Amino acid sequence: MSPKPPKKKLTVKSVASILGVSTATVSNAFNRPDQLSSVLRNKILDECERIGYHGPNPAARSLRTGSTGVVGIMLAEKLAYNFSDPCAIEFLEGVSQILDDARVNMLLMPGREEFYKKTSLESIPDRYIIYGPPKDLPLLDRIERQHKPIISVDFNLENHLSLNIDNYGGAKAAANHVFETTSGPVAVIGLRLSKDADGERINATDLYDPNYSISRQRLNAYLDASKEANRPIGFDYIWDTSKSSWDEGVKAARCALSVSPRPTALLCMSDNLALAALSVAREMGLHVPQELSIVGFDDTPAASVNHPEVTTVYQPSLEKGRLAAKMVLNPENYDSIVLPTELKIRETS
Amino acid sequence: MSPKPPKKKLTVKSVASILGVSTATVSNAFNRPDQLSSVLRNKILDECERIGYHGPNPAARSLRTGSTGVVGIMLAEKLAYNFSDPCAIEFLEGVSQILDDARVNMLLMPGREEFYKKTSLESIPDRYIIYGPPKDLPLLDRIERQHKPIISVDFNLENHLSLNIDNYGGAKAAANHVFETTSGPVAVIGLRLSKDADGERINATDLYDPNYSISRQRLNAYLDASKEANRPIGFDYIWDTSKSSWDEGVKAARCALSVSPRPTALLCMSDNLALAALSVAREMGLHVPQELSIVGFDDTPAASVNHPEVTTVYQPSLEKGRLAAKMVLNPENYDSIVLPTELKIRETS
DNA sequence: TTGAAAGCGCTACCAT
DNA sequence: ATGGTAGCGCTTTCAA
Repeated sequence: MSPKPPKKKLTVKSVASILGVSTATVSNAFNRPDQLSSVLRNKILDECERIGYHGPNPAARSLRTGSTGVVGIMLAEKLAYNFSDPCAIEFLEGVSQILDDARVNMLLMPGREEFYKKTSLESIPDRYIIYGPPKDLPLLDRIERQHKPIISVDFNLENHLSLNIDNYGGAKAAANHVFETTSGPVAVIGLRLSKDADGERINATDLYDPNYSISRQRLNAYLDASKEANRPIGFDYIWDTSKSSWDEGVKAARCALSVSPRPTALLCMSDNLALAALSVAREMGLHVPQELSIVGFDDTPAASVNHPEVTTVYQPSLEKGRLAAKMVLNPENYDSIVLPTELKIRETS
Repeated sequence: MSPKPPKKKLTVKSVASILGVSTATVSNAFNRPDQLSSVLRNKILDECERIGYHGPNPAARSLRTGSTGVVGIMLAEKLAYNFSDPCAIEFLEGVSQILDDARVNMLLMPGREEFYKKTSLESIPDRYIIYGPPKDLPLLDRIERQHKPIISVDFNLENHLSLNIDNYGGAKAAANHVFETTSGPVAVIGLRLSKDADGERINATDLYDPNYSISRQRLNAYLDASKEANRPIGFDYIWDTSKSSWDEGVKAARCALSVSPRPTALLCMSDNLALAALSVAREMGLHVPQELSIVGFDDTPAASVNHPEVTTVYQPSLEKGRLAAKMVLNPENYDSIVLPTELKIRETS
């Protein structure tokens, strides 16, 4: 085997005996500065550093105290999925800004039970941020039964604080704008409107519940605006994608722009989808915005860095993350929150 | 206080007594299927589910077994920084693809000791992936002393497996290409070439060590190519940034393009920097690539989605993440690896 | 300010 | 196939 240094294992006990003090004193030096003189405390800390004892074993500590100092961030699906979603990234960045500063650790957790079999991961955190409606209800149930603080983000969870953005308002503003500035048919490129989205037209029967799905809230806003404008959007002008990727966006946009009569505006439920649609328009030789308006959602950096800059609905993803972290650390200081969204009219509409 | 269900606390012990079996049997049901009949095992598992016992307490388990089933991903600096770097994101996505499938949890850890004071976070993982050279050597030291498997990524760590990409080769190809296709001065927009990069010209004295810094490897390749082409790049044509952000890129590019004689090519050490430079060129009315060639590094999605598409050096970030995860799970099956890079000539050169 | 000791929940050894 | 049980490293109470 690998040659390990034959050093004795370091524990409070062995350290205490090396330093000639009691285990309680060593423990207090690390955990309760007020329980001993600062002279002694510093001496102990220095000595520990010197001999290579870097503080109490976390497992033992948390077994003893019953808490871990970890905030769980429960994401939808696999972690990998979230790392490819700019909004999730910004949200996580915001969360980590606050948690880093509070010296609290964040544990990213996939939203599917099958990942938990081995480790009971879900019982590690002391508090939870749940980002997006989990697909796995039994797992959610298990977490709720632990009676730890929970913040739900982008959906509502009974008896817990929630943090949402104004999806309806933002989408309504986008749709109103499009109905004012174009005169032809308007199509929708949706995102996870139903469980089996695949880049095809939607099927009215199996859409998600609007109380649970931000996409449905956005769709409802589009639809309401279309009624008010007296230019109803038929279901044959609504497409659905399962994720906000370039490929899915291209596929859906190609379909949507092949319909006759061709839409003169595309309401896309994310910037990635809008960007993909833009590229399809270019490849089809359509002039944007003269022949085709394209509107996104989220206002990710890519939207404004692009040329032409994409008209979209801003949502404060970073601030959302920061707020979620603050809320989960101090739930008693907060009520549920709905953050505003804002239409950003730029060059694609 | 909140009204909690007055349920007795569930432990192996209480569960065992409820079910009328021994604690060992309950434990075995969860951990060692081969130690009992599958009939009994299933009965126990079902019953546990029913009464709400969701498996052994992880703290107690890991105190007992001495392992946690967690892989630590040690990142440079704060977590937040990494969430804004497309390469880091792709890398993490790759890591999580493998770790998710292996049902192993990943713990993202900031690379600065100050975040560890409270929790001794660094002793939780069983194995480590260290992504990029840590700024905090004492912390690294503490991790190494734990004698757990470590994979170093994008730098070398003595006595441990490392995973690198061919920075020199990729940068050399990029520079050769630029010297072949342009005839004026060539400038460099570097990334973290020295500790106190701030968007200004570099100061030859305090550059990082090439063995430790991928940027220095790239710079050396640029410089070697320039010598071979007999068109040396002076230090007054080399700029440095502290991070791969739009703002820093814009700042550095504005400086670099104001020099007289103006560069006819910009070798940028990331795609973000190249994209920012592109926007500065546009704002200055410079035609790309006729009057100015711009080359990036990394080949992130943004590079090829952009119009014009950015000439850059591809590095397999996703595959790098997947490999790092595989290596850390099975170090005995691997040697240190250098992944190839590849020049992608597109529209900005 | 210190020392002794109980016990957090679990696993794995040994015995049956 | 199952049961009894020591002890993982720690914190905290109590008494000195």
